[in-house]
Amino acid sequence: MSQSNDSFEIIFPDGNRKTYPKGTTGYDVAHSISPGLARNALSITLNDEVMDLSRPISEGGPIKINTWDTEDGKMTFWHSSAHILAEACQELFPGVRFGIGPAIEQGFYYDMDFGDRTVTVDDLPAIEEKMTEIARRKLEFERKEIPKKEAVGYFKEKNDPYKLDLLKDLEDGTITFYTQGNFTDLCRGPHIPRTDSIKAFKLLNVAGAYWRGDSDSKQLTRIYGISFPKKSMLDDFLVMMEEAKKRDHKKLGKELGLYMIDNMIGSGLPVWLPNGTILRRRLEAFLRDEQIKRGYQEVITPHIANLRLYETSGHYPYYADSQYDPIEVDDEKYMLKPMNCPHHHRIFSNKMRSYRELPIRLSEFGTVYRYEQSGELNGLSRVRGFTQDDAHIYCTHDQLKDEIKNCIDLTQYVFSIFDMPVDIRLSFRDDNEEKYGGNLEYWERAQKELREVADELGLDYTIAPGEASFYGPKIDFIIRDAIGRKWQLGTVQVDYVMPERFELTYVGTDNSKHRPVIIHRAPFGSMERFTSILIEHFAGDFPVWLSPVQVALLPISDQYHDLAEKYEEILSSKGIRVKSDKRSEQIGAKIRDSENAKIPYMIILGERERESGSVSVRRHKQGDIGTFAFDKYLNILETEIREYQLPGKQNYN
RNA sequence: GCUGGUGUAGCUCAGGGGUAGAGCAGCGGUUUUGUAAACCGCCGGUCGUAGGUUCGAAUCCUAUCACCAGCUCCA
Repeated sequence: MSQSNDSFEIIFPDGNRKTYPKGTTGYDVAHSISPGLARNALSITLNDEVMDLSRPISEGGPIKINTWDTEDGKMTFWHSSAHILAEACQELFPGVRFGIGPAIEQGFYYDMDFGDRTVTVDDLPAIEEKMTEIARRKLEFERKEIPKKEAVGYFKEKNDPYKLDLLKDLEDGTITFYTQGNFTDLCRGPHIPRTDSIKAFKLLNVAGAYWRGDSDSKQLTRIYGISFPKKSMLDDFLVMMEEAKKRDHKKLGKELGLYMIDNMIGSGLPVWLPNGTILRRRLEAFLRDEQIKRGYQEVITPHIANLRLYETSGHYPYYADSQYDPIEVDDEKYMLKPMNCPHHHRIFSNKMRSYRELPIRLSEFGTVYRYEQSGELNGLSRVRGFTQDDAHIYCTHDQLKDEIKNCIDLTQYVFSIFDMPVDIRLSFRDDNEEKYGGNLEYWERAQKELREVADELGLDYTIAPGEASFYGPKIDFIIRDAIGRKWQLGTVQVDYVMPERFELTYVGTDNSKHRPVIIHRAPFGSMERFTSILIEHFAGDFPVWLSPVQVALLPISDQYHDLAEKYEEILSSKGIRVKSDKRSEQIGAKIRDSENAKIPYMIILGERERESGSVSVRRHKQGDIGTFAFDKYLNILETEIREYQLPGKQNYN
């Protein structure tokens, strides 16, 4: 039975090897390690293919046993959950037709056509209940290979046009069905062994989604959900959702008076209120100082420009759909600036440039206007008018790599200040020629250079084909916020196309003209979007250097207003943003209001402070931190601001 | 842009065919206070906008605008 040609060798992640007889299943392999592992196993990954536990293994190779704690395990778990969602809907809404139902990063969804019936969030609890009931039936997921003809026949009889559409693209011999209970689905798999390992479901949302993502085809109803092997995990997840909701920048932005959206001013055109303006100006000043240190020169360019500029750059009509229509003036067409780069290119061309000047680094907090689809607009994070922390570096080819390194270093430094971990992605082109400008040779060169730089810096990175911009490949910085969400922010792009289009030249050592290379880069990307992320990252509890109001002076009664005024004057003269609360309120109320306004420091002033000349200091979210000689407190405060310290990192001893 | 949901006072929300309500905020007064809400009083809305149905519309219908969740898109 255990002859060598009837067996296969499995390589475990720790390098151990073990031989099993043919016909051994993933479950058996897991069980041979430990019964506990077998109990918790959801699927296996063998030779990079994720497979059902129950499937007999026919060839050996590296294996991973996927439990809930692995990415593949979760995917299997959620995919199976999607099938249960489908079965529940089939029971509750006979006649429903099914699109696709995959696992996603956080849970799963199923796209369904409910015919004339409209399914709304109000229906979700009933579906959830049905799903739980189905899970408890302890149904097994059964895999079956089906000839194409039979598969087509099945869905014809079931009258399911979407599955038939999917079948069109599948080859005979590769088609599998999965069945649990009364639900059979066209599905590649894999699935978990039995439905009852799913202990908790939560349906999160209902949304429309086009069949195959094509806005010309029918819109299906997409139900999003998530599921867990333990009820307590669902509870934790729901707490997390609440936390994200509490941090919503639209809510906090309003409460803290950071920005407003006014429909008379215009949808998607955010207005920075005084508090928000302080925050944004601090961010800009922080970056500007850093850029000056690194040899950038700041410029300012107008908000509208002649259409010819964008025709030259190629942005128009490439992005015509997402630009505001040109305005006609004096028989010329002008357009709201959709990007800053062409302006900077003209600055470069403004005079003859020598190799001695290069690299030239032009930076601008440049406001641009793009016509985003109305359904896309969202608070500060997706708007129609926004300011980029843009810069363009014009350099020789020899300087390119060093300049890219500088950009990466700047970006990493910037995000380290906010305690945001950065992941790096190289966004390259794919085979779709129409998406890109410039010749292939330049592209390949640029992609090679980016990769070399990343390697030389020893960066961990992933490569994303098809994510490049139309004029060149880029390095994208994906940051993680305080609650683990990922955001694509900064970018560094190499551009060989624009120098050609704008015929940019510099005079080299050989006294002849050469083309510079351009690097486009923006650490924050958009001040608006970055601010929205920052609000949620800090939950509105900004570091002192960014806080609109840094110190609240709280006199205990109006007998101490003079003391508040004295400190207000001193602190203001030191550049500290300070406010005195001289209302006729009790100290508890003043504290409460300052806490709610998320002011980092509160100074309580009363008789004791008048006599001793010290200050009694309270830190937002921490409470009373003690009494300090005023000079000592001022020193703590100024250090905290100068060093861009994060909240909660102070030691007041 | 598409689908669904929502739009009532500065904010958070209740009311759901008979002609607007609470808390907070604001204002006036009283209180002069020691680490997260003092007390009393007052002001405040043509119920997103425009049509329609009706004796009568915040409420029902239509259109439109905005916002929210997705989809699609993203230099």
